[in-house]
Parts: sequence; structure tokens; C-alpha cells
Amino acid sequence: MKTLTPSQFHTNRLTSFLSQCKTMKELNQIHAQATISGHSSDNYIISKLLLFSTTSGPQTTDYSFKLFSSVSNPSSFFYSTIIRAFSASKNPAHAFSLYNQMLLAGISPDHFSFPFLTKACARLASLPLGTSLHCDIVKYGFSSDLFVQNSLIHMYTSCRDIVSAREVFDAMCVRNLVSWNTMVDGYAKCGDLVAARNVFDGMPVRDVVSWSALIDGYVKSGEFSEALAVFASMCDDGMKVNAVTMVSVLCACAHLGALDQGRRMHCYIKDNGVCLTLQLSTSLVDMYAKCGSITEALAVFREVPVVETDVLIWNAIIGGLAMHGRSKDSLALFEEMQATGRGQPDEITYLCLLSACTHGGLVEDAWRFFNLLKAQRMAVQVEHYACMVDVLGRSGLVEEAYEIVRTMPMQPSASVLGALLTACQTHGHLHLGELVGRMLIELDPYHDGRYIGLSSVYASAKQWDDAKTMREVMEKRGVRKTPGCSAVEVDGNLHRFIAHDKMHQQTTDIYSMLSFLLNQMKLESDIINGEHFKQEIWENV
DNA sequence: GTTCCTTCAG
Repeated sequence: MKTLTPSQFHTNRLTSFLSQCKTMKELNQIHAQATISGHSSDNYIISKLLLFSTTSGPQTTDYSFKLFSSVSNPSSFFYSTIIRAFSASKNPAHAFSLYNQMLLAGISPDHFSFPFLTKACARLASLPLGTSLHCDIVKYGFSSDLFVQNSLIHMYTSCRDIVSAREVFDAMCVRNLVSWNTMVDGYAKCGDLVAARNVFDGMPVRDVVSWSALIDGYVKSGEFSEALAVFASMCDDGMKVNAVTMVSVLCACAHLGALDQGRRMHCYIKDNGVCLTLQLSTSLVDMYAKCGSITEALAVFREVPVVETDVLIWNAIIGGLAMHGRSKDSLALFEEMQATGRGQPDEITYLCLLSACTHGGLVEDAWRFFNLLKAQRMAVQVEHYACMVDVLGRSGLVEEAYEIVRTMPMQPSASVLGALLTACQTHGHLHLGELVGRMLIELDPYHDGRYIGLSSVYASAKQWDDAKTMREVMEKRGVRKTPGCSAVEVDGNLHRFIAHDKMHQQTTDIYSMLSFLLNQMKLESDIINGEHFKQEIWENV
């Protein structure tokens, strides 16, 4: 029997621990053991530690970098691994600092280094950087490596340079499924669905990624019905779908407001044993909330074990409740999120909360969240300001709302000014409304709503001539009023309507119900809002 | 002795 030295014994023991390691906490313990037994500078042990920490998500990048720094003469393996960690981190540009350091140290990049570097470049969407990287790839002789070529296609499409992506693709001697899929994804991602479809149709073999990339392309381009049609063909083709496919499909249902279809997709997921990932649960919550069934959204949310929740699913349910006017419940779920400590609130969480406050008229809570947002040194975005202006404006605090607009650190967007304009109109601030209305028209001269907005301000102040003039100015400038569009799903069928639409088979029934509802609203509006609101309703039908 | 490319959620 071979006798091991104490050092070899420790190395074997550490290696065995590392192969069974499941969490970062365990990894830290193994690292401590390595330090105690004097193996913290053993490159093999460090390589194992580094591999684990670089594949444990972007939160561990700092730790990975510390590990990397403890290697005395890092080989290309160590450089590639740390470059990979940075390419997936918040700061992909750091990957290039390491690349430069690697070149200065006289280490040549290999066929592993370049895919990570191109990925970093893709995330930065920097074409100049990508072009110079491509030159390096040629220089070091890796331009015919399949993996490098595939990642180059991805890089070019991320930089929206389809021509170069195509050149790489056409120059390839050997293409695999990934090459084709990357092309489908890249043409789809740039919004050219015709080209994506052509590549897809020309594929010798297709897999679940090919289909999913095409479906997602249609979703990203807003062609939701087409996305669902492709999904149907995919099923007809006998292709097995996965969680990624369903995320895109549910997103399409959510945008269409197609509750019955969404429910059927939920059943499909259960029946076909599609893995219910956290992302998929988030999509289900989002779909149910956007399709009007907050009850089912809550049910899906409650089925996810609290330990697995992350900020995105909290945002989906907090935002969903806000959307449904359940402001107090929305705020209560935020408290629950804080209490369980699962998921760190981000900028979007606060946006959802502010939107809850807007719907519920919760001015004090809105200020509380707004200050909390600033206190946590998060990026206060123009959307947060828009919500604050909206919540203050709706509560009649028009001066305070105006103060926000005046002092905000960036240019107020159309949504910020729009919220202020509505406040001026509702609470009769003619002077400010006129000023804001004119700014909005300047900002968006081809947007019909901007003229209508100012016209409504005049109308609310009973300045009928000015109101009429604004509409005339709009017409003179050739700005057409966009017809309002709505859709409703009945028994899985989607019915679409535009303003004054009389095309529907049951148009007589629909209009008689509408006039009944309008009469009810007329009565209510007389009591609540006075004349001009009533007028607005009639005008817009 | 260990690494690489494609599809997804607010």
C-alpha cells in the first residue's frame, strides 16, 4: 500500500471536500481548512476554490478576485477563469483590465479566454472593443475555433452589427446547432423577424433553443399573437418545451391580457412536467396579475417556498397588487419581504411601491419610500420622480409636485410632465397647466395626447376657445389623433376594438351595454367631478 | 488535474 505524506493526505481530503461542496458557506469553510493546513497557496486547491466561486453567481466576484490575487504566477487557466467571472459580473469592463494584465505578464490567451472576453464585450455592447478583440483573435490564431466563432456571432448581434455577424457565420467551415441558434436569436434580437424566420426555416435541425429564440424574438418585437402561433407549431412538431420557452409564452399572454390562454399554459406546464423554476413562477405571477386575476397570481406566489424567493418575484407580486389597487396589501407584502430577509429590495421594488401609493393616494407612505430609496443610495430614476409627481398631484398637492419637477436632477420626462399636467387639469391650475402643456408639446410635437392634454386644461378652466384652438393647431401640424384600442378575451378568443368600431358581430348588444354603463358613469361623474369630466367621457367614446 | 458558445422573469 502506498503511504501518503501528511501534505498529500490533506490535499486529498480537501479535494474530496471540494468535490462535495454545495454552497459558498461550505466553500469558505474548506478555504479556512486549507489555510490552517498550509495549503492556501497550493495552486490546485485554489483552482478548485476559484472554479466553484466563479460559477456561484455574480455576487461572489470580489471573493473570486481575492482568490485569483493569491496565485503567484497565474497560468492562462487562472486568467480565463477570472475573466469569466468578470464577464458575468456587474462590471464586464474589468474582464478587459485582466486581459491587459495577462498580456503584460506575457501569458498568451487561448481558445478558452476568447469566448469569455467576447461575452464581456457583448454585455458592454461595444463595437469598437469587439472589433479590436476580433483582431486579437485572428492574431492569436483562434478565428476558426467553433466556440470562438459562435461567441463572436453573439457579440456582433449584441452590438447590433448584423452584417459582421453574418460574415462570421458565412465564413464558418463547420457550424453546429449553437451557431444557427445564435443567428436566430441575433436577427430576432435586432427586431428583424423576417431574417430570423429565414434562418430558422433554413436550419437543418432545430432544437428547443431554436424555437424558444424565435418565440422570444416575436415577444420582444411585440408580435404576441405570432409568438403564440409559433408556440403552437412547436407543440405540433412534437418538440419538448422547457421553462425558458414558457417564460416567453407567458409574457405574450400577459401582454395580450389573454387570461384563458394563460391558464391553459399553466395547465400545460403542470401536465408536461415543465420544471417550475423561480423565473417561471415569476412569469406566472406576472401573467395572472396583468390578465386581471390577482387571486391566481397570489396563489402561484404562495406556492413558492419563501427560501427560494428573490427580488424579481417579490417585485412581480408587489407590483401586481399595486396594479389592482390593493395598495395596503402591496405595502404589507413589502413588509413581509423585509421581515423574511429573502430578496433585497431594488429600484424596481420602490417603483412598484410608489405606484401602489399613487393608486391608493398614500402620500405619506410615498414620501417614506422615496426617502428610503435615496437613503439607500439607489439610483433614483426619472420613473420614481414621475410616481412622486403623480401621487402628490392626484392628492391636490400641485405646488409640492411642481417643486419636485423643478428640483429633480435630470430633465423631466414626458411622463413626469404628463402627471403634472393631469394634476393641473384636475385641480384647476390653469397658469401652471398652460406652461407645462406647452413644454410637453415642444418635447413631443408629433404626439396627439400632448395637444389634447393642454386642450383639456383649457376646457377645465372653461376657456372653450383656447381648447378648440389647441385641437386646431394639432390638425394644422398634421398630427392625427390615434384611435384608442382595446381588447377583451372571451372563452379564449381575443376580441379587439378601435374607437367608433362597428365591425363586431354583436356590435348592437355591445353598444347598448356601453350606453347603459355610460349613463351610470354620467350620473356618478355629475356628483363627483362636475361638468368637464362628463364631457371628456363623451368625447372619447 | 480543472474552463468555452445559444433561449427566460420585475
